[in-house]
Amino acid sequence: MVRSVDSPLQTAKAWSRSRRRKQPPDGDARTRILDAAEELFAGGGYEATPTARIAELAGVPKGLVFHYFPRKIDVLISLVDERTVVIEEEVEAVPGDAAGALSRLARRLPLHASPAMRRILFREADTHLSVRERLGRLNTEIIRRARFALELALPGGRGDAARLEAAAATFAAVLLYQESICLLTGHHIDPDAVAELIANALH
Amino acid sequence: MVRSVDSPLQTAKAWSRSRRRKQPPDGDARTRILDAAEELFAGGGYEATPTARIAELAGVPKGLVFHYFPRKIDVLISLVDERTVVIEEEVEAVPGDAAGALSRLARRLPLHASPAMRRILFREADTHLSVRERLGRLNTEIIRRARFALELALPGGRGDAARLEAAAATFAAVLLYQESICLLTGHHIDPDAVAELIANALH
Amino acid sequence: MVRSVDSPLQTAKAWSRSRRRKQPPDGDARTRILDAAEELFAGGGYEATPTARIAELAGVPKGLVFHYFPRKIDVLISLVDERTVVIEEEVEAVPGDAAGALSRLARRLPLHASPAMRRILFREADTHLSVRERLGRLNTEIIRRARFALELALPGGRGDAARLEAAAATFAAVLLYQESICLLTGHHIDPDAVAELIANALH
Amino acid sequence: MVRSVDSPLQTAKAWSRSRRRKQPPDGDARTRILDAAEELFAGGGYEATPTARIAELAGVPKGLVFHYFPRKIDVLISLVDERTVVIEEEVEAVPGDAAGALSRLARRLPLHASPAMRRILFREADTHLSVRERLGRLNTEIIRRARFALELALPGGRGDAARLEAAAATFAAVLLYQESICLLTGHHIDPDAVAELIANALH
DNA sequence: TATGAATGAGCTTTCATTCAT
DNA sequence: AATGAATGAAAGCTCATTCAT
Repeated sequence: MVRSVDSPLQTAKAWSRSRRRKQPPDGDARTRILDAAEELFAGGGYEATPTARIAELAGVPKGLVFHYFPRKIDVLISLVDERTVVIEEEVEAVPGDAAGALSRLARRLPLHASPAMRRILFREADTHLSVRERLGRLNTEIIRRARFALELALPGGRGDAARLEAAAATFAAVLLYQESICLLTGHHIDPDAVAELIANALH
Repeated sequence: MVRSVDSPLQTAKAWSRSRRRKQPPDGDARTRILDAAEELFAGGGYEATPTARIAELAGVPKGLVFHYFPRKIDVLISLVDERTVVIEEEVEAVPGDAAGALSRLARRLPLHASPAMRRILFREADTHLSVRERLGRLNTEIIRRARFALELALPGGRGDAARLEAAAATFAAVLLYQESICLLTGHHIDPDAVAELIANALH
Repeated sequence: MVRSVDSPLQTAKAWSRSRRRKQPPDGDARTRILDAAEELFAGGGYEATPTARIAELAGVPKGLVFHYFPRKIDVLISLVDERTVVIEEEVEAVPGDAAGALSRLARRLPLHASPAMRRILFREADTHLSVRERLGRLNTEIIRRARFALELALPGGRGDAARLEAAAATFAAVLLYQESICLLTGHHIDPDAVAELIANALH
Repeated sequence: MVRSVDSPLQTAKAWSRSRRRKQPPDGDARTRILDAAEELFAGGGYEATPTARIAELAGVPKGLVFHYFPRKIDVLISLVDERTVVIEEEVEAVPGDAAGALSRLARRLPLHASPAMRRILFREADTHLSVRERLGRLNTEIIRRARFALELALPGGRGDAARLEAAAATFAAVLLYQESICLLTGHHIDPDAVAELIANALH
């Protein structure tokens, strides 16, 4: 296994550290508003978060929120637009090592987003189309990559298409809801173990 | 695999049909309020549902909602208390057929709840402790059963404990979030295929 | 000073003891409702006391309150009607001892009412005519008796009418608001001392 | 006795006239809200006054009341905080004329407050701590001044401490509840007559 | 760009009162 | 007489949004 300094999934701390380096310490008003909204939406949910509290946490006057984001929903939309990126690119895969490929996928989700943004993505997907769409793209991309990794790793006709699809979808489900499950039920899942399990299943 | 008369998961229609038989067509006011809340909470979420709309849909005056449920949150709590039951009982398992046992588990979740209540359970778990606790119990129970089924099916020292745990947790994750994933991303997962996959993985 | 078993003003405890003797231990529903209302009105005020809490404290169903008292205000009116009696009778006075006569008046207010009812009488007088009227009668009666006592005690033309009137009114004010002042400001006033003071003033 | 330009107690009209001079005719919204609340609380009592009526009388939208005063009770608290001042300062006293000193005290209560605010202070003291505390301070201050005036006026060991205390407390009681008694029972008390009475009593 | 007062619709909740049983 | 479900007007309060400065 490739030595990895990072823990399998970037922690909240690591994330904010990496962003701090690129941004001015305080950020401009707009950034601070989005920062505040990110924290509050992740914590209590979009509906339960008044714009006034966003402004308060951001340290800006209430009116300024509506200067940058005409409607409250625009804060959420901008957050998802600007702070979650589904990376839909071709990946090079090493043939032969399915488990390793899946593990690598787990460690580097094709999603550029903070843990808070991941919560928001999952939690608000029900009610807001643009969020749902982004989540759908992420799911599709994970499945695509998992399928690709498994196809490459497993020579030829061995695994039939249906099984491969189920394996990829299962892995995607685990990756997507791993954090939620942990947060909600306290039950940790080790993606590496699942990767190995699934690779095994297709032999 | 045994052909099943039931569809893998009971549909919303089947559920309400089965309950209708046992209850008077209209039900008393309290029941109608809970019915309405179930529908609306599942549809738009707890926060976005005004009590007035619950009353309206239930065909009762606004005040009556608060006669039965002093606070709005009590409607949700009662709903979860009374309409979701996690079945925590011993199950007999047939040795040898891991995939079949998992499939059966998928077909009969140890949860007595309508599809709407399942949505509510998953969606509102973030914000309300009692809901989260119920979801946690469900997750634990599914894992327990899945582990039991796999242990029994797989003779002796073959699968080590960690792999077995990962397999059980993976299956639970898929079962729990299958409906959500489908609803949110449009991606169907066939629990039977996952069952077979996982059983395979442990050989 | 005449030996007195009673403390200058009957305390709350003494009052309820004396009433208990005359009434069945629990009382009928109507009585229990009035008991509860007396306690609650004295504690939090009429406006701030919901009828539901009266019923609850009385241990009767909510509907029964309205069976006996068609409107909420009727509870207050009945309370004042039945549980405060201004004793408007002739009193024999001993000539010569003005201070003693006033002290006796202080010790036996021409008012038959529990401490709680006295609070209610003073507190709700602003807003409810029937209460105000009762309080007015009490004030008038105290002044009448004080004037009578002072007239008798003080021979002839010595004190002019105006001074006598002021003395009587002052004594009435002290008696009426003594409890309130104590409750609100924590400042105790000794009616006996005031009696002596006023008697002195007219010599 | 010095003829006084002021009437013994400032009337409501005189009060508002004197304030009008210093303030713009309409005042800002917050002021108008407090003005309206002052009038309504004095008239019908705090509990019986809906915030909507305050807004209506103030000519501002309902929401603005809560912009300035997050809770209804904050209107009352602000009113008492800002519009009643207990003047706790040293007073110069002229030796020898006890009655005059008390009369002067009656004419200039150590309280800066409109007649309406005085009603509120006395009426709402029961239920709200901050109001009660203010009333307590006023009572203490009146007693302190009355005692001071009497001590100075009466040479040496003549009046013992207890009698002096009773006299001061009596005078305070009369001053405090004079208006209430008049309003409730229709019985006027002339503070000047009481002042003379009490001064007399200590000779 | 920045500010916070202003606005009013709509929310949860309270409550006196009615009424069928 | 006794009961508690039913009713709806009105209360306190929230909040997204507007707007003058």
